[in-house]
Amino acid sequence: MSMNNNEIADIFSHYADLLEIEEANPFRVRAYRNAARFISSFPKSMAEMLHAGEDLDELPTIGKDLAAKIKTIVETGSLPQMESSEAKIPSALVELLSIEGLGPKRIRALHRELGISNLDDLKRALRRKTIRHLKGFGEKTEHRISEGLTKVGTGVQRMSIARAENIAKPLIAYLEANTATQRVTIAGSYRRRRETVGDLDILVTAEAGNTITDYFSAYEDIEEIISLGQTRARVRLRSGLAVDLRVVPAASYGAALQYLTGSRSHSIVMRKIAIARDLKLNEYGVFRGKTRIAGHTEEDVYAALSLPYIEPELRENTGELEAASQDKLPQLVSLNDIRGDLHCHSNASDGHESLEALASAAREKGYEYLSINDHSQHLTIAHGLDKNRLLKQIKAIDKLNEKLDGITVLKSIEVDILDDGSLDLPDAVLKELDFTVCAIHYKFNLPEDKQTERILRAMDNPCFNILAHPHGRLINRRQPYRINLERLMRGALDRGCYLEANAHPDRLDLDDEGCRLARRLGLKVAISTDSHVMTDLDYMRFGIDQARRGWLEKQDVLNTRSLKELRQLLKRS
DNA sequence: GCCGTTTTCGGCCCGACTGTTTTCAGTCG
Repeated sequence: MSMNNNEIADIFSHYADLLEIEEANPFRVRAYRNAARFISSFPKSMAEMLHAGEDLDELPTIGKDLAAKIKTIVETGSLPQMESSEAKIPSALVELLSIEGLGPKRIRALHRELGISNLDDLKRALRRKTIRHLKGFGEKTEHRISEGLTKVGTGVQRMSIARAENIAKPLIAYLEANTATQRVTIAGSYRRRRETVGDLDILVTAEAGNTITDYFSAYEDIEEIISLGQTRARVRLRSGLAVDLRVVPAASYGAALQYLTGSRSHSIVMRKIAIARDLKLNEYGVFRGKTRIAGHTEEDVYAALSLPYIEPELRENTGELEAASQDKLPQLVSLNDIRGDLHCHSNASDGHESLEALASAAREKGYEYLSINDHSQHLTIAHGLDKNRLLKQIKAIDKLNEKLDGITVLKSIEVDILDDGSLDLPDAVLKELDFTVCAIHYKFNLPEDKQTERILRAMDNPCFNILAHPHGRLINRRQPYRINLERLMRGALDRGCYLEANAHPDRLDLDDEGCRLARRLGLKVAISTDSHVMTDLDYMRFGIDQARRGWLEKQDVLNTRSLKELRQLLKRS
């Protein structure tokens, strides 16, 4: 029985739902949820750890009891305690938890009083209007459940951060236009720069007595007002994106921003640290007794807990608080550190710009170099270059470099990795280039070991330099192909190759965790835009976001180097 | 069920909004 971490986490999560409906000790429920969250984000396979005889109860959120339960799950594929719970309460009740406004208490009441066991029972009760007569329920609650029911299963998926930016921009301008508004900041996963966002958390500072939430609720793009109070409002926009607005006085700006930026688990640990110091942390400040001792800025808040400022991209409770307390936080790479772009398409293949136009755009960005990486012949749909056209492009770039000032155009290609791991053009012509970027563009469905070996064989070719978009995923559109990333990274290290962190907001591949693994292994990455039109060059910042989330420092990134150093690093010995 | 910079027992993050109440429970983030 091979169980992966997500499957174990799903079982704990489902069991937590059941326990909640059974009205078990809420802290016990939380223990299962915490463990589920931890397990699903834990990089090592629990099953393999058990196999290797490692102790799981050393891990956070996992004690002796849960360690034993994980063992049972891995060995048998299920959990006997959960099965006996399922025998007591209809498991379809768990589905009702996904209805907005229905929690365990109300579900239990519906089951006990009206015999409702599943979605169909609930629909019938709504038609008969019997729910409104239950104690604690009323007409409005009944209506809310009915509304919630129509939305089940239609939950919008998380939105790419680039799209969320476009939606946020006019909303921020609208909020700033109110004369009572002092300061507007987007917090949440948007500020932590996650690759996708589930909703927008917006913080506004204003004097007491303001009417900002009312003003916000009149924004033209709102589809539905979910809740509306004096200091907080929640709405859904027509795009499906939910927006939470919080209004606090300026004296609480830092504490509110810290709280709203999260992540949830980072914030929870912060509050625990406060408690351990006899302090209280909430969105209004850090308090000793009733006295606020910090809150104006986030720096104040962290300092009040004797911690250095932690960059939002690191706030995932994956070691940043420990690193902060030991003064070992990374100096994160920033957009200013970037000296060139190592993946750009011209109009020779499927790009839209001339060599000259790309070169001058890169120079305007202050870059020292930019490479041209058109597709190779196998990718006919993109008008990929054959040997002769590539040789012609090489000459054209040489000629262009002679007259260019302040920027060097590097000769490169995005060459296809073929079925057998060979490269799509002869070595003789690849050797004429400054370096190569190599990519998988077909046969995505190979098993993990076959795909990994295909790429490792390609790396054996001394002309191979950088592996483009290592997973080939398209966010919300195409699943990553199956590879053993750590094996590929170790293979790249052995051979003097590198991996790309593709900065296109639909790719972000390597993702944050991939970047972090590279850093742990000591492998440098190239942050590249994969530009096809001029404005794509600005995607660099999305790549930087994920690199920062992956704890990368300037020295971990290839294209923070001078051209001279870069050439040295790309040389394969 | 987890966990320990007062603790191996007794805590467990904390506050806003809504609806059904008339002081609060439930839900959510």
